[in-house]
Amino acid sequence: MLSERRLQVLRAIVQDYVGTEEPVGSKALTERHNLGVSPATVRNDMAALEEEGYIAQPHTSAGRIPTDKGYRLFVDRLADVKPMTQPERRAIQNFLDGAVDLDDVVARTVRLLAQLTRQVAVVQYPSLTRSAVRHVELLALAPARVMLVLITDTGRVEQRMVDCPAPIGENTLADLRARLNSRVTGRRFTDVPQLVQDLPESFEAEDRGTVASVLSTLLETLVERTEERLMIGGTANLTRFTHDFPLTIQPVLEALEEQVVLLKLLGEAQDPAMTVRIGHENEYEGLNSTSVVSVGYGSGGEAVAKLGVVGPTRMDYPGTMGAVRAVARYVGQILAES
Amino acid sequence: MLSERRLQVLRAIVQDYVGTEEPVGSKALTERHNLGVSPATVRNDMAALEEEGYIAQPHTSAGRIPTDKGYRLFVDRLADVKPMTQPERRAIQNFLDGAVDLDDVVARTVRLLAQLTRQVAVVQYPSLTRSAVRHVELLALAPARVMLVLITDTGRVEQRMVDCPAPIGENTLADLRARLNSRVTGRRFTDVPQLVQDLPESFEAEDRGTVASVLSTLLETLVERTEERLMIGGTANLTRFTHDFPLTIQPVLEALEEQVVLLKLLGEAQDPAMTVRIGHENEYEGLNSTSVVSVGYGSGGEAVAKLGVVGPTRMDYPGTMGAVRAVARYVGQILAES
DNA sequence: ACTGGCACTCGGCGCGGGCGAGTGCCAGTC
DNA sequence: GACTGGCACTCGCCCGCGCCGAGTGCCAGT
Repeated sequence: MLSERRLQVLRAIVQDYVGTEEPVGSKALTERHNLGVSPATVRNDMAALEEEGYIAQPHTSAGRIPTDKGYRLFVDRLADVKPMTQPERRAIQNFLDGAVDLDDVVARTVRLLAQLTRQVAVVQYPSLTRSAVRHVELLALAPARVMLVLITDTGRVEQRMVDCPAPIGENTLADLRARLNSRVTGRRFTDVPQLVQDLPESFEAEDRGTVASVLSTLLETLVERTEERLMIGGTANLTRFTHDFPLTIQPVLEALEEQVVLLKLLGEAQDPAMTVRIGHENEYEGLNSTSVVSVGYGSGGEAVAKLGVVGPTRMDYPGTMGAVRAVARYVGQILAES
Repeated sequence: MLSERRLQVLRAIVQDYVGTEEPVGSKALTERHNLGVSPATVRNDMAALEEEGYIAQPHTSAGRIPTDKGYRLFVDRLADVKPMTQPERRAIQNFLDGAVDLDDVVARTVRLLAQLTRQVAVVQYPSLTRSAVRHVELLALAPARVMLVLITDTGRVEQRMVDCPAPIGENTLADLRARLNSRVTGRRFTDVPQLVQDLPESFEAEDRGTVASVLSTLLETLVERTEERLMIGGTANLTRFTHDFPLTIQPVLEALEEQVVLLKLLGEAQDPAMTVRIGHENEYEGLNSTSVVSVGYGSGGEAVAKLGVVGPTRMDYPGTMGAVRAVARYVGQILAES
């Protein structure tokens, strides 16, 4: 159990280290924060904190830096999310309001997050699984070729080609379109499969094959690319990892290239409110010296996707968390409006 | 005018420097290439090449490295595009064949290019200006709200919301859809505006406002986001810029973030066959120590967009050019099929 | 429990010398 | 006249040295 003052000391160490990027010593601490005690006392506290694994020395006779465990304690108990100021909020809203379509919303969100946090931003496209169908459109591009367009309530549009086993008449297509829409419009993706299961039976024998092709393509679209896409930005901010350069930056860039890794990363974050993964808490090895702050966002109350930032473990957690949360909130609003 | 042997020397210098990343001296040159002359002679040639500005010494008493001008000569007169091997071609084709839609084609192309060249890949989405309309779809999502979906012959799908001044009936909408398609299907984007100009007049007065809104949104879509999108990948390869690290990598990352810069970069490249911009030939300052190899690609014979790579001026030009050209060719094929 | 004092550690930095790759020049040869 | 071997010279790189100072741990004193 750590005394109140020791927690204060830890907090001061984290704040100073984040600010200066240099190991912080006992003297500097007492000067910059009025802890009311002498450096010698602080030294004792630091020894105890080190003993417990919250801070460490890079070399003997250097100052201390927080460990992952130290940051964890800081985030959990010593810091509050720093809310955005009023002007900042307005700026966020204005910037996002200019978006013309979903791609644009995501692109703007990425830029915004990267700028606000000066870190690498990651934004997942609204997932399909938790979305609902707004409309399904079928277009005959050729006698035996149909384009399937799926529009979701999050504004996402997916299209697929369907090669039909037999030509399909315009009337049949219209019929199928109508019946399909009456069944699935407004429904959750997860519910769709059983809702359309018996649809082929209600058509003439000669059309059943075609109907089945269309349906199977639809179902594929629903599951296949689920949560698959995302957008990243602000990689130039990685160069501010000034310390040991190529060593840290390379694996991070590689991880960012691997969408699979990123999606898993966001996916792991359970807490819909806000998740912070610090250093080695990230399973992917290349990100062991970074922290990931992520949060869910969604058009309604419910989260349909995640967004977040990746930065050095030595980051301004309260500020970053504030920015991430604020952006998520406004993106949710935008999606709800569109 | 440079003698044949001096050109040989320049070629050897470029090849060695690209291989070793270290300034190359006269002795090493004679050992690795059988030029048939002694180091002393080569030294004289090098002095002449330096005089002409094709090579330079980083410091007195170090080897020589090619200048931008030297690379330019190398690319123009001393090297041939290195064709891909048969297995490589097959691999490219197989990899691209798996794509399910346009996004996927572009994404796969980026990955492929980055892997093949071990550099940063940039792929522009097929441009709208040179595309033709395959289909226009109108969906009533609410009484006075229409979704406009535009499908191009390059497989691109754009969608927009249209807020109508007045509710529009299902019949009117179907009518508009039919007339619109009969006029613009198969037509070039550039021709569309005048083709639809008089369309509102043929509708009842009460619907004209709505028709006009739909049309203006359509026209906006055609011009507004023209050539706007692109995808990049392989940024992790930047870490192989081992030399002077943060200095070179930062501006490059920044340039890559700025889509505008990249689009301008690709746009400048005039020659549809293949353009190589070396070092300071790039107008954007941050890319002064990189080279850009770009080429047009398209579904037919005509180029609808560009793709390319960005790498250090010290790159394997023949190999890179071969890879870029081959990928562009296969992407063109894939687009033509879909 | 806190403080001031003190001896100790060790990374960073600047200095200086040796090493070697590479050069330019020159006199000699085919 | 073109090429070659030889030679003196230049510098950047590397290594070891010693100083400096920030920071520490410990201990005796309040």
